[in-house]
Amino acid sequence: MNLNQATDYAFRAVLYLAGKPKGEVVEAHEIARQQVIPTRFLLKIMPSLIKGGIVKSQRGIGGGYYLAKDPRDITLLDVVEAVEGPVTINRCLADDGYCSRQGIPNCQVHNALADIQEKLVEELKSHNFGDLIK
Amino acid sequence: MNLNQATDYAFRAVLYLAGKPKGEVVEAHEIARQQVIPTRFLLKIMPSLIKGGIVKSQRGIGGGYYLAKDPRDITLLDVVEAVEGPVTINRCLADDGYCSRQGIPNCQVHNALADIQEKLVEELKSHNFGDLIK
DNA sequence: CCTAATGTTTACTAAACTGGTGTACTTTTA
DNA sequence: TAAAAGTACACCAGTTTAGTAAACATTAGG
Repeated sequence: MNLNQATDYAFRAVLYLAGKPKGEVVEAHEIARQQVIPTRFLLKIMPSLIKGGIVKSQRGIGGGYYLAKDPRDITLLDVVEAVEGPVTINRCLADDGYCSRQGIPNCQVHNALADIQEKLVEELKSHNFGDLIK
Repeated sequence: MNLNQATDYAFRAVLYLAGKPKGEVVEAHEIARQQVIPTRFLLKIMPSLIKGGIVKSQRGIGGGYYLAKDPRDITLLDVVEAVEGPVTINRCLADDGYCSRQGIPNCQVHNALADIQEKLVEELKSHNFGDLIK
């Protein structure tokens, strides 16, 4: 029941970029140094945020990263999903429909978990980086 | 961001016991067979539920497990905590106070996560096995 | 009091995951 | 064209996960 370290680092990388003037390009080394993240590891995490449409990158001299959109339009859920994929608190709630209780009808526990998961997702969605940098 | 398999099995073991008449002793093999759980693995999980005050056991011939209290007084949170320990969605929110951003003030993300975690715990607490067996 | 049926405890294990690091490569600017 | 950035892929040690195995402790019944 834990977000992993990569997601935690991603939160802080996005938070750091959100604190910069819009469109300012910040190199990985600066983000890593300021947020106390191993640079190489951050460099491996960033492409996930790019694929998730959260940040954009610029290569070459003077390159780095910048937010792809307004901090207010980036939620905690966006970052979590970009790094870890869809939020599922139980395997049976994953996309592939895996259920260890397959064939057993009336899986009440899993119905309850689905309800809880939905609320968790809504909570993650309710926090955006525009509010967090205040 | 996942409950583990042991917790999932524990949910179903408790649910199965909750469906039995109060105080009826059910052996591990029956629970395992009915709920499609590897018997040996279930046998390893049950002591956690006992330590958590959720079930009680009786050894020897005719032995097995039975609920330690009314199903209405057992929540999903009780089972999760018995099997996995305290719920923490981020390492920095664990008891030991670990924070990868130690020394950095105003950790806004973690404040938001603490808020979300609290709501998740409340949700888990709001579902009890008395309701689930209906 | 002996035996078989039950749960308990501890140790072990293969596979996957976590949190990185290393190396080579591509892109871009000066 | 060289240096400074990000990208991609492979590798790795340690931990966790999901079990299994074996020896042990307790209890009911004969």
